[in-house]
Amino acid sequence: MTRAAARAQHLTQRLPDIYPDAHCELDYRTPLELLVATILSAQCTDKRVNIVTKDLFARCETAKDFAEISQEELEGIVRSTGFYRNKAKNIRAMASVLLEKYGGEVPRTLEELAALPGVGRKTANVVLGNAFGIDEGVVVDTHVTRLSNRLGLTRHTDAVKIEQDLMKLFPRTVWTVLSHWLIWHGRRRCVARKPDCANCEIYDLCPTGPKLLKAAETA
DNA sequence: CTCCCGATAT
DNA sequence: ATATCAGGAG
Repeated sequence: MTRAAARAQHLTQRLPDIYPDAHCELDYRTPLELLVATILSAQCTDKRVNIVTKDLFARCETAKDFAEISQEELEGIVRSTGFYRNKAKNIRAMASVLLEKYGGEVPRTLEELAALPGVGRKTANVVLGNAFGIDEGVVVDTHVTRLSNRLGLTRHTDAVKIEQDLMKLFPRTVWTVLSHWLIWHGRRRCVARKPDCANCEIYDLCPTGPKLLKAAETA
């Protein structure tokens, strides 16, 4: 049993009590809406995405709607999320592929999802885990990357290698909720700039905690 | 590796 | 002013 494996076991036991309501914070009603919302979430807060998708999902409901809306109109709606030209282009292209290859439905495999325009492994795992309830991988975003390193669950910065390490350390049944635990903790306590180690619920499990706490006192 | 890019907290 | 926010493509 490695140190990382021991930490993973303790985290699996304690995090559900700390974050019993951990869940996807993007607003969606269908797999397609979650797919679109997740594309929009790149380098943007969920809060901002939810403001934009409220209007967007009122304007577009089906894959056909997303494929047929003009580039200009879509850019206008999603502008405040940043990267708006790429995001608008990707959403329209992605919707066209859904119509051409999948009858307007969202596919249910990692390979098919990740092959869609603007959809990588991270977005594919979000849709599989949350919209379809399939624990096929672990979502590795900016928060999971930061927390996994601070908690000593991996030494890698590459998302695929981090995901492999997490899949070895945690049972498949918690893969989806694991990302929610880490993301919730990353947003509320273990934030990037100024982590709140003094009030951290899992400080005793964190190999980086003492270092970060000392740095905070010095500053 | 760079580029895409607005909103927000520090 | 600058780092950061549920990344992905070239």
